[in-house]
Amino acid sequence: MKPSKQNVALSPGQWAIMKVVWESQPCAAPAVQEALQPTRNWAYSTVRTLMDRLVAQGVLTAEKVRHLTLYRAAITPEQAQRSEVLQALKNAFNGALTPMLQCLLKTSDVTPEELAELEKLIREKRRETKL
Amino acid sequence: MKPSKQNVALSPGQWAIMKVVWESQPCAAPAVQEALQPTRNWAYSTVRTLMDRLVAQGVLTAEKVRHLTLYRAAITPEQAQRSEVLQALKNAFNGALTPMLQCLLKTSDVTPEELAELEKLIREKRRETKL
DNA sequence: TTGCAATCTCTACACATGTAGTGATTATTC
DNA sequence: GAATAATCACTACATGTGTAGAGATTGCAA
Repeated sequence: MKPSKQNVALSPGQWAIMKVVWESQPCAAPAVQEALQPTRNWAYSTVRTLMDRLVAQGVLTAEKVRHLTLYRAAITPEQAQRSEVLQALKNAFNGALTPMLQCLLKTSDVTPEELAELEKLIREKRRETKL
Repeated sequence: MKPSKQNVALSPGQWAIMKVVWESQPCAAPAVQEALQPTRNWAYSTVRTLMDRLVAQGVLTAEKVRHLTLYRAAITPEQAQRSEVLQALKNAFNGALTPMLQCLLKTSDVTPEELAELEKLIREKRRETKL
């Protein structure tokens, strides 16, 4: 039994799968395929292969119930997001937070509401840090 | 001649190469290899292969001067960073900025100085947005 | 019980990436 | 000009990822 990893690096295809699983676990491959039909229209065997590979990597777990294989996520969305962010941070910004934030703010359209929310986040963070 | 792409997705190895090139372009493969010696200790042929593949993808350009091949970046660091960030944003957060920021703040240790800087960034952004 | 529908298993192929060896070519120096 | 150093080109192999077909198995329904 592979331990569930902390250092996952999911590919776009894998992200697509995981999002479905997180929303409806435990779930079987055919259901996942169906859910992904609109976006990627993958054959069943494609989905199945991807999922089995995720099991091999310790990102999903598989349990056989009679003929059926039920999959569950072995990591939380938060863990996966964290990995993704850390990876970008390390690869592209040498781990430096501020430049990344700067890039993020410059890059995407931020609504005033979001800006306000961000300020709130920062204030909270500051309060925590002070303790 | 491949056009330089806007939608690059650099792998960690490719990032390593590109960082060196940005710093000392135009440069030849042996120099890049040497510069990377401490971190990755790749053989010359490894570095060379990676660089030629980057040329094939339009991320680097190569120019032959006699026997020597000089490489230059076809994209700026900013473009590459932008791609990386956007990719993470899209993959892991469905494009939603605030959750990503939240994750970023939660995930990494932020110094009070950085917090202050971030607030400044946001204030600036707000000023821009108002115009 | 026979047949269709759902599901599974196995295998395969192309392309990307990490990694490098080997032999050829060019330039330099004695 | 012959030996040496620097550089290159070509080829190769393993692993990961995107993608899927073909055939086997199971379960329900008539």
